[in-house]
Amino acid sequence: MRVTIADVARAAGVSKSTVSRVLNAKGEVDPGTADRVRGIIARLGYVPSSRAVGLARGSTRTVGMLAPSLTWPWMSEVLQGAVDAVETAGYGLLLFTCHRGRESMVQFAEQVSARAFDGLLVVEPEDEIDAVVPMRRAGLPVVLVDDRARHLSFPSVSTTNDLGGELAARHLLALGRRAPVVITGPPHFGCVSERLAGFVRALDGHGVEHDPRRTVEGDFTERSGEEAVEKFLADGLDVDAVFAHNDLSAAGALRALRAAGRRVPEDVAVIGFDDIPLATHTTPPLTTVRQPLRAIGEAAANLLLAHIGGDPPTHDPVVLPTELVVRASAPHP
Amino acid sequence: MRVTIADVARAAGVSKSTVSRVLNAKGEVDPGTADRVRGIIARLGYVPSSRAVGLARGSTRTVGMLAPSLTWPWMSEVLQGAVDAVETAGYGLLLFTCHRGRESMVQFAEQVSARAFDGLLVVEPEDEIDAVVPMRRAGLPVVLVDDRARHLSFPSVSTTNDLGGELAARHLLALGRRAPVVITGPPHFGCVSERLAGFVRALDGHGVEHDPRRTVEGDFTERSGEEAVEKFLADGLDVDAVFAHNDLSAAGALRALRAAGRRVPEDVAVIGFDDIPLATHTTPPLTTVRQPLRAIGEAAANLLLAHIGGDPPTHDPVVLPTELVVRASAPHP
DNA sequence: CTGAAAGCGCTTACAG
DNA sequence: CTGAAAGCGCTTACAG
Repeated sequence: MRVTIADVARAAGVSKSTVSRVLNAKGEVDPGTADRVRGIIARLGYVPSSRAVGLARGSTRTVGMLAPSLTWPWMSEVLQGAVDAVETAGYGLLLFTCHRGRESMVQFAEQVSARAFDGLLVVEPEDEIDAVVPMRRAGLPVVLVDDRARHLSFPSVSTTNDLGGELAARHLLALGRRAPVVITGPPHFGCVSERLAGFVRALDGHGVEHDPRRTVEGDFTERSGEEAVEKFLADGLDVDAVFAHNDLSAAGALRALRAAGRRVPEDVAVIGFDDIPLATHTTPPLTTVRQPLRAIGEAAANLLLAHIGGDPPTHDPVVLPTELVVRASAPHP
Repeated sequence: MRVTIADVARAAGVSKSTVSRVLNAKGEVDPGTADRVRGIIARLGYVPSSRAVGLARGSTRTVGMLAPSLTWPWMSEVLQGAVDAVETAGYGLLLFTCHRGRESMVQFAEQVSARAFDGLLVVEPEDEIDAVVPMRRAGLPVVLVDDRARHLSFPSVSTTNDLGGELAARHLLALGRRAPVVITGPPHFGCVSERLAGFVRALDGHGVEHDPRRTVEGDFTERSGEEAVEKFLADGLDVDAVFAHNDLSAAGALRALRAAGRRVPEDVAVIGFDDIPLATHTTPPLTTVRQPLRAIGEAAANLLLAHIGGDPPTHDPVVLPTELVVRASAPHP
């Protein structure tokens, strides 16, 4: 059998209470006794059972993380950041995805009700947010990685999407481009409207008007980037630049431009968003607005940990900076 | 306060034992009583506390997964496969990485001792395997995603690496290439020696001898692929094909070949290994030996779950098939 | 078919 | 500074 607190107590000739006290550095313990107990603990290789501690203390030292899917190229970095922060705090990370649809959410909800973790990190929820709202109301600490979060009054972390759009526009303007088109993501994402707003505002500031027909709604896939470019060209628009709301659709745009015989960046400059590993491998390599993905995961986890630790939830989102990474698809002026 | 089994028992006018029986479908319960209890459970929205169940039952319905890092491009798929399988079985997945070095492993070991999960999935361990061996000996069910596992007598899942090497060689031979070079990964990986062996054997079978100088050791990074090609060229070897042991180093090889003015595939055909998303985006797109990453994660999780469920551990590795995916870097003959 | 009681392995007032 | 006892919320023999 594994060694329990009772074994330690017996071997040390003290009560379980005392062992517990030295374990948790709680209450006064005679220094001598404490040392002796610590010795026994080390000798026996005793480690408290997390199940028992959890039950007695009413907490699990575990956080949950709910993500739509792990296969989006930016997820790994966010997840790694979260895992690092959570582990550093001595917590565990329980990972869930909504990858199998409705059934996933049902099982996830069970885990929540079963109090399997002390707090929850939710990444870019879509419909799942409807399930998360009541969990929060029921007292579960929740932090969102999402740009719509402020409207939902959840603590959250996001990035300067607005500024990112502005950076893209300024760069294209500096390159002398006056006929840019935009490929957005699904419009219900907060990041989408922000990126667009920043972009259009910067154009405006330079006297370049942005005709709404020069914006097409994509869905963040490569295919949607291709289709958008095909549509722009079929519509007969003159196009000397593309601002895509993520790198995947920018890669699709590059592909479609090449297929149409347009040279990048000579004829058309292209800027993406995210800076995923792929961005260095497209032809030509992609200029993009970098999001600090790792830092986003870390910040979200730390925010949640603080919340669990008793800090009152902040409703102001933690906003991390985006920055322009210049590569060949839209080179330096 | 949250509703407990005692609340349900009281409301139903039965004992906690009976509620527990209907909950777990264990032992005989009068159908009428069972129905009544189920009604109460639904009405009260009762869900058993996973902590309490775990303590009483001695298990957690949680599995651990230990990965070196999440940022290798193939990890996401393996992880997604594992999460899907684990969730489907009603288990949770506790994720750990060795990303922060020694400290990570110490904390991880604590979690193991604390019995935070019922079984462990380990992906491509390097030194960490030394820490895992005693855990297994202490009774923890462990499954490895690793090609060396058979030597360690761990249950494991791997792929037909040997055949993959053979497929690559046959394809290059069919393209008329007789002067291939190989960029391997670190030699302590089982997959590396297998891929090389299969490749060399197929060449041999066609009367093409493989000079050892035509193999260079890489480390699976893009940079190492570049350096390997630079070395081959500097050595004055004639090269009409490259077989890289993963897609990242193949991408590096493509880059170095272009820099050296060699045309791909006309002058040099290139084949990678893995089929990560990047493979479709290199210039030209990469022919590669596909590994069924998602299926690997699923198979490993299911093997572990069966093991936890009491099935005796199988020491024969579960071997999944690799297949050649032909793209422009080494087109159809 | 059902209940009372002990036990899982801790923590935490409460006394002393 | 320390221990006995109750409690966290379940499961599981043991009786009946």
